[in-house]
Amino acid sequence: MAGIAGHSKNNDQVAGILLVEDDPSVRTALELALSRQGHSVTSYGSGEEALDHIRSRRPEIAILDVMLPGIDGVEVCRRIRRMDQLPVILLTARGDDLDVVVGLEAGADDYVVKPVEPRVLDARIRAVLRRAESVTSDRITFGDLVVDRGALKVSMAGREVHLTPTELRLLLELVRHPGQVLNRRYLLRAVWDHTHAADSRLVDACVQRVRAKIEPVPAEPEFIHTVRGFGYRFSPP
Amino acid sequence: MAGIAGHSKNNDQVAGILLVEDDPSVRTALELALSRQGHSVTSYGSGEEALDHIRSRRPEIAILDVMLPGIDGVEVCRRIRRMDQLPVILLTARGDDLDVVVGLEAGADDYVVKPVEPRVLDARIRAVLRRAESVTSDRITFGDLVVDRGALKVSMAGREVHLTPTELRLLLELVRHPGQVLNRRYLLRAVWDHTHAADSRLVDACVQRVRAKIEPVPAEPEFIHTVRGFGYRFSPP
DNA sequence: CCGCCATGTCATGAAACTGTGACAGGGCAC
DNA sequence: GTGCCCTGTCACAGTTTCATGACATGGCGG
Repeated sequence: MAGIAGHSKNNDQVAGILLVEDDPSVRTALELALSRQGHSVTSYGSGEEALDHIRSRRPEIAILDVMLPGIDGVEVCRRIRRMDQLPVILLTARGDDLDVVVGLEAGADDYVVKPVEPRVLDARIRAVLRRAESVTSDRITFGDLVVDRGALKVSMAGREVHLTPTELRLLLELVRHPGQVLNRRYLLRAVWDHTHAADSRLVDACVQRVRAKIEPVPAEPEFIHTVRGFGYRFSPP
Repeated sequence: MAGIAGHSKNNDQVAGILLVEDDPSVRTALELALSRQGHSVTSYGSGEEALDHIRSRRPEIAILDVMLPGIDGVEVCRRIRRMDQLPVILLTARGDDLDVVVGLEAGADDYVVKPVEPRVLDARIRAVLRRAESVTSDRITFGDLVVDRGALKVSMAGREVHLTPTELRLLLELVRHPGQVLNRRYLLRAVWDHTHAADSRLVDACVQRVRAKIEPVPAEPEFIHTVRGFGYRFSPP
């Protein structure tokens, strides 16, 4: 059963962080540090790319360097605010008071001065996410696939896909065990009731329907893999 | 942009700030500075007094010095978190990384190192309040829909709509979990008592009534969406 | 007491969803 | 290569679920 009304926010679950930083060395270092803290990070070197990413991939939080080529971080933040409640942390080398005020007025949730200890940044990310939790749902991202377990929404490459209740329960069950092979009997019990014949084509049919909706090329699945003779395995590309 | 630090925020309502700081001179200075920014401030020198104040006077935000006689700021923060969602900013002379992490883990929304420019503190207060607004404030706005939890009033496009008690409880319950799918069983428990059959159409009927009152086109709801097989989801347009 | 309003229940039609079975295609063992 | 078995595909009918409007009940104020 899906985590319907309960707040099953799983804090161990990786967060989708969008990092924007033009200095490659800082960028790599931060990406590494955040990954070590258990976050899943996607990074870009410019604001334009980042805005595209937000529209299509719906990260959980954006960390923006202020000094960027092209659109600067503060402006990216303003544009995010115009379309979204996405939490934003601004990151900068300059700790000028005026910069802080301008950044926060632009709608940022926090303003952090570099260099910053990874664990401090992590703590600040958590604080911001904790507060934003009611607007941000708990979702899991696998490449282009986003599964929102609170809103019961699934989207692929930015487009929301409509899954029927059974399809959704099946996908949620698969997603709950990434990398594991789940056999048909198990899936029958977990997604359907126990009143079904074990040799039914039910699971297969449902898997196909889900694939048709979330796989770019259903014939060559990237997410739901068939393990011949055993069952199915959900694993990110 | 005209004046640099000018207190040009004229259309903001004054916030009820609770300040806790044991050093009298710092306390007076901060109180004065915050008042100048248009906030209404109440201050105390100890955590015990502050906790009493919170229970009785319900401030909008608490600013706590970490080093306090008796219960320290971090502990005050923890106790606040145990009872509600009140936004907290910790203030300290020590900018030790570990302190920051501990403070934020205790549930603080921000952690500011003294000395701090009044306008920076003000900007941080505003940022925290902005983010917390959806959780703490009595009035929530979703596009044309305004739900006032304090006055128990709902208005749509400026016109007040009359909801009956049950309808109002239902809407409030939905609004309390924006974006989340709530199933019928949950709603039955939350809005009605548990004496109803789980398969009752009660929730459906009530949802329709609320839709008829708040949705411009009830047949194509903008706010209360049906999630077939699961329940209903309130989400802003 | 009467009437009004809020609330719960029910019937119905429409729409969406699901299970099923037959068949095609392809992998794997031999 | 051959045959077997596993899996993918599809359409359709039966079932489930939901919106809607009508109706019964019951509380409450006038």
